[in-house]
Amino acid sequence: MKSVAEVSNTQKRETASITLDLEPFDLQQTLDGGQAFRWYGNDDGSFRGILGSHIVAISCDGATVSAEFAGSEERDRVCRDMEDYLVAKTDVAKLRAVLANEPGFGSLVAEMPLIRVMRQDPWECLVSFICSQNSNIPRIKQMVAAVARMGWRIGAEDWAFELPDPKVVVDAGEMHLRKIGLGYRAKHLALTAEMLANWSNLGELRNASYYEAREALMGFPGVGPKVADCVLAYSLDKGEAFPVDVHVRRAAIRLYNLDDDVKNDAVGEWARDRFGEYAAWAQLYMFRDEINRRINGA
DNA sequence: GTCCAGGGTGAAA
DNA sequence: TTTCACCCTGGA
Repeated sequence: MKSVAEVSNTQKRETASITLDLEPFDLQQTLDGGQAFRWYGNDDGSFRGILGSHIVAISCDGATVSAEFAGSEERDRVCRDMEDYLVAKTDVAKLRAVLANEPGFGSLVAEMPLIRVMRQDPWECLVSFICSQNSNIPRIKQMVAAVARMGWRIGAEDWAFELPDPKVVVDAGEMHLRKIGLGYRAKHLALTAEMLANWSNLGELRNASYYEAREALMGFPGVGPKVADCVLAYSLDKGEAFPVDVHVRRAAIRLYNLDDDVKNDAVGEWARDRFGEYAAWAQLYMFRDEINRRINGA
């Protein structure tokens, strides 16, 4: 663990700037559109947030995406972590070929900067989506930040903390989690953290099949089909995961004439059949399409 | 100030 | 299989 002295030393380090090897994408919709909850927008369109134990600023000048962080000696590692986080190796051409002609959102895929599916830390992702139920993005961000505050401070901002390990959450206890605003989700997170404290590594589920990993995740309190699919899609490399929430459900019914009373699990199966390994990407776009309609008063 | 929906889950009917 | 309570915050 870092000592406080080491942390303050970190803040004085020189900043490094790196150019990321991926085409410009929609920073706002990707970083702050509901799949991750630890990025904060600046007035100039750039974002600041947490990547593991680093505060990173990410920006796009139209042609290139770049990231800045403190600690130039860790340049290579952060660059690698950042590209991994953004899944820079995704075959964008193939993705576009699969989704560009879909009704409703196809033109967004074809003509606009991409909304990317990212590859988050599984524990952070699990915490985030246990908090997400019956909540909205501002509130989820608030809850995740509150949990993070139990971890190590790595910067001056009120969100600049390294997310604590499950053990720390267990020691804090359900009552503390309630006090910091998680409501009835406090019980779910406390119990899940307890199970995880004795679990070797959530990331192992990346090696399991989609269905095996899904079943394992749903064994955690507070994790149903929707939360499991979010964690699978956004942190465990399961592109065939298709989280079905009320918005995506509406979009699927509207765009593809599914039955009004179709079961959510059936919507997921339908999506896997249609989109294959790009179901998770399609889900982000269908969610966005539905929200856009709502905003535009359609 | 009030009202309501908000990227569901778990328990009980 | 279906219904309902659950915490509480942001936005109308």
